[in-house]
Amino acid sequence: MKEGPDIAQIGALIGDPARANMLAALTGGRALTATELAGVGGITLQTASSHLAKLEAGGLLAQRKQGRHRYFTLADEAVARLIESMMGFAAGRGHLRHRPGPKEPALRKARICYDHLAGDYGVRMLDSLIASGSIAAVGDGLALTEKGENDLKGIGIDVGALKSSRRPLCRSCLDWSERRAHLAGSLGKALLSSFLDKGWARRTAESRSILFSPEGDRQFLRLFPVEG
Amino acid sequence: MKEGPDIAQIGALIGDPARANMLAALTGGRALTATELAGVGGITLQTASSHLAKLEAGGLLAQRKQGRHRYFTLADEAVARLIESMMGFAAGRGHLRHRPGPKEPALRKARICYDHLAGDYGVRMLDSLIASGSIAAVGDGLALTEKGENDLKGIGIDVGALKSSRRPLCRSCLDWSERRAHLAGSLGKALLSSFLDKGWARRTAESRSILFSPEGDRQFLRLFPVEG
DNA sequence: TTCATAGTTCGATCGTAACCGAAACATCGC
DNA sequence: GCGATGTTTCGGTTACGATCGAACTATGAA
Repeated sequence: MKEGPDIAQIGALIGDPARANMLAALTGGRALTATELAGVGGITLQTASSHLAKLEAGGLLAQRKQGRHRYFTLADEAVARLIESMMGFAAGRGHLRHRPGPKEPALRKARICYDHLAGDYGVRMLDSLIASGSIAAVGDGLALTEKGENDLKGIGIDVGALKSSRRPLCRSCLDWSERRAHLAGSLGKALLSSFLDKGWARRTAESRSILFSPEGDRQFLRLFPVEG
Repeated sequence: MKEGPDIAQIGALIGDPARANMLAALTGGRALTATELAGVGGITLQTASSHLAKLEAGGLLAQRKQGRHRYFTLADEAVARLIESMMGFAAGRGHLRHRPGPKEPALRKARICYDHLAGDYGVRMLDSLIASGSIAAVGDGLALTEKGENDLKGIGIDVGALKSSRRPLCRSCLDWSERRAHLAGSLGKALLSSFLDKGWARRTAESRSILFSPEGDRQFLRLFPVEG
């Protein structure tokens, strides 16, 4: 009766609370050191080291040594998608550690999800792009329209270059705090990058939240209006 | 630092080999008894009972008691999607228990995936529907075209009724054996049901494989041609 | 009623994995 | 070279959970 892929192995890898916390933290897209990850896992450095070795052996993490630090990241986007999808699932069942109250308002307003914008602002951006006809929602998926391609060129996104990569251009990502879709894929990444480059927003040191400057906030809301 | 949904809990639930085997077996869509599940898990009934209780408490399983049997199924489609997505992920990393050789040829040709057709035939059906313009592939997602709606009515699928349900009509499902997409969603389910109703194919007793009759095979291949 | 089958609960055993202290190893700045 | 910081390895403890035998409950059949 044993057939098919071995999901128990990766389930067990994710199943330890300390490891799950580390993976969730790395969903922030930023590379973190072993010491930092020990912090988020609530364990000592030695224990963290052993966990990280297991995660790496299981193919979930990649590490890059740089000087006397060791930076860990998720192995690739597939891992990020897996983690996010499990978060979505868990959130749907009410397996929450904190009730989704108004805590951490900055995190709910705008945060990074691997490499693109999530939270309130992420949802707003996608809604606005769909309303303006820049992105078409068909079934589960998303597609950039010609209008969208032109509009995005206007704000400095080189869509041609993104198209040539083999990573999907548009992807919808369901996030746990909003329970609504926001824009992932290379286009989602490019948009967030452009906001950061323009100085409209910046990442915070120790959290997944994205802080918009007053000016950036104004520009963002102007660029992605929503009716109502 | 503790924020967001608790993925460790469900990871741990899936992380035990016996439980993972049970869940994988239930991906077949058929309700199984505790004794049958003990069999696929390779454990005694007592142990299985304890595992099943945990899975139910975790919201992954639902049970229906019927006479002196207790039938277990996956709690809902979301669970099925989660398991399949983990299988897809694991398969992509080569975490296979069996090398994907030509073993179990019937399983690779046609099998059930929760409630729709997967395997070689599942992939062929979706390819053919796309090639004939019945279904449009846009980005990640799938959408039924007007032509497709008419064509399907011709073979006895009541698309109108499906549309009114809140379950998505078309969904693409990536399966581990082919590594290619096949058709899920209520339409995928309806198509498989119609094949079974027409007597073109039948489910086997103890496996996920679907057996086509010689006549059913002929009809299926005629209905869903592929060039090449 | 009695027997057989299906399943759960209890209790005890056992193995494994998480954990941390201490020490070793590596890299940087001086 | 030296000490300081970051990380891994080793050894030993501990705790949890998977496992199964045995007893118990529930349903159906004779």
